[in-house]
Amino acid sequence: MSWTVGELARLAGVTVRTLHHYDRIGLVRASERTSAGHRSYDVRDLDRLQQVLFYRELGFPLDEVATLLDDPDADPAVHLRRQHRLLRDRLERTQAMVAAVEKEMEARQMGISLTPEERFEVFGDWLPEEYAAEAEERWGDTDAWAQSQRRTAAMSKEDWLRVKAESDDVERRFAAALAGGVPADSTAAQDLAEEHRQQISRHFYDCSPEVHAGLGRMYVEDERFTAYYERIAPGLAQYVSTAVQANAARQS
Amino acid sequence: MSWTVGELARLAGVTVRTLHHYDRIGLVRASERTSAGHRSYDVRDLDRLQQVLFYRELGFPLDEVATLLDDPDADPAVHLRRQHRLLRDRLERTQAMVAAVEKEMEARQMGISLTPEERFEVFGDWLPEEYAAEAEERWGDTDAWAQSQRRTAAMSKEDWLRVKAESDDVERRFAAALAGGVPADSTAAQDLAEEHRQQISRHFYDCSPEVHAGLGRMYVEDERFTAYYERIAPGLAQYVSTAVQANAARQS
DNA sequence: CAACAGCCTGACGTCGCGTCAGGTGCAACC
DNA sequence: GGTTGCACCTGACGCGACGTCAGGCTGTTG
Repeated sequence: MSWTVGELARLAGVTVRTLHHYDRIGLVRASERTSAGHRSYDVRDLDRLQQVLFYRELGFPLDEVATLLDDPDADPAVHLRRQHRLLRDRLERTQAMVAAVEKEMEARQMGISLTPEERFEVFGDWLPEEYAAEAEERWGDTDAWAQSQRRTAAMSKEDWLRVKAESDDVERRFAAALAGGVPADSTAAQDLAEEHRQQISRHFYDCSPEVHAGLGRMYVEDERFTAYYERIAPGLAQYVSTAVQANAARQS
Repeated sequence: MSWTVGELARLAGVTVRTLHHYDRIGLVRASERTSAGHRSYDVRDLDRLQQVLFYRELGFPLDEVATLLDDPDADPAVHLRRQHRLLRDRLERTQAMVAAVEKEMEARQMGISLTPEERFEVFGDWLPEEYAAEAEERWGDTDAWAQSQRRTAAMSKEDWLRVKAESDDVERRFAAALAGGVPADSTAAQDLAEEHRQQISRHFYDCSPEVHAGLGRMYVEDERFTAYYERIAPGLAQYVSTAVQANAARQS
């Protein structure tokens, strides 16, 4: 499967000119040309473009996006974790701005006026989100961060099997509980769900109970996730979903 | 009170160059000059700058910001409502992006790969947020929106007194309930709180129970809001706060 | 075979500033 | 009284990330 510029532009919601630009500066190159000299994008180019758009939306200049994506130590999981963190930062900031607007609305209604410092507070210490995050990365827990990055990058070779075995184990125990008639909302099943959540947190990304509950819903709503679990044992998707959500509920 | 460029720049978290630029293009003009030709900003200039920064952060080009702020029909309340709506749009979008990243993380973990459409979904229909919102404004319920805008703009003269009387009324009834020993979490007090919430929604902005609960907390946490209520009757700030939060809780 | 849709490559324009360069006003210190 | 230093001033050019033509090349469809 391959795509022309126009197709890709429509798919990704950008203009053809943008794709030309990215090609020219080497950010997202079309991996082939037709005999007529037309650009032809393959699936890896799509991957790359998606990453670029993500970082762009988060406010990164294109040359920094390039260095991020061309870092040989950064596999896809690293990018996903970073994007996740950046997005949560943005969520926080937006919520702060919503709160500021609501405060000002209420103040106006009462005829109170806020101090200038207060009104600019939400803009104040705000280094553009990515730099704050990057700074944290570089200077925060530099070695720890670097190590974890290396570990995950290196993992995909040897330790990946261990991680995979670990999650297989939980999945088998889920299946056994299902077969043994253990109710999905029982304490035992919820404990398994909790183990599942902590596994994700350890190996992949910080998975809060709420996030985990979202995943649980997805297991039954998205047929491909459903199929994944159904291949292990019939009824397992619904079972895991229920257990995960019950576990999330008891934690709040 | 007045400010120099440097002071304002530090206060607002922008560069001096930016203020020069905004002055040059007439977006935020310093309302005075000192004898030496130095810019001198007064409090109305700060107001204006804050509005500009808000709209800028939300992605508006500066010339559109200018037309928005120079619209004679748009009083501060109109801007606050619009900013509130735009921010909530951004929150939704960011949450969607978080969900997309989490979905992809989960998919990778299971060895599932998402379809290209799915992966660009979150970018896809995305006209920059402000245009979507503006379009909704212009074509959604055009007349209704325009009417409500006019109403609030015109309001500040004559109907304002009616609105003010309405909220004074609720406040007096709150004070009476407090004096009469009616518990703050009683049904009667909660009904008053609900009336308060609906008043805000009618006259100012869409105030959900959760938003209202936030306001309630603010009544006791911010001393100026506390003072507002305490001037009506001692203990009223805490009383209203409790009632508002109890009302929010019973609605969920 | 003509018309049209979609592709190509320059090349210049735009927006929102960043970044000098060269000069002024004023307080503080030598 | 000089000068040092700081914060301000006004041009003027530069830049990133494209938008917007202009002029020309394919390949398919009526």
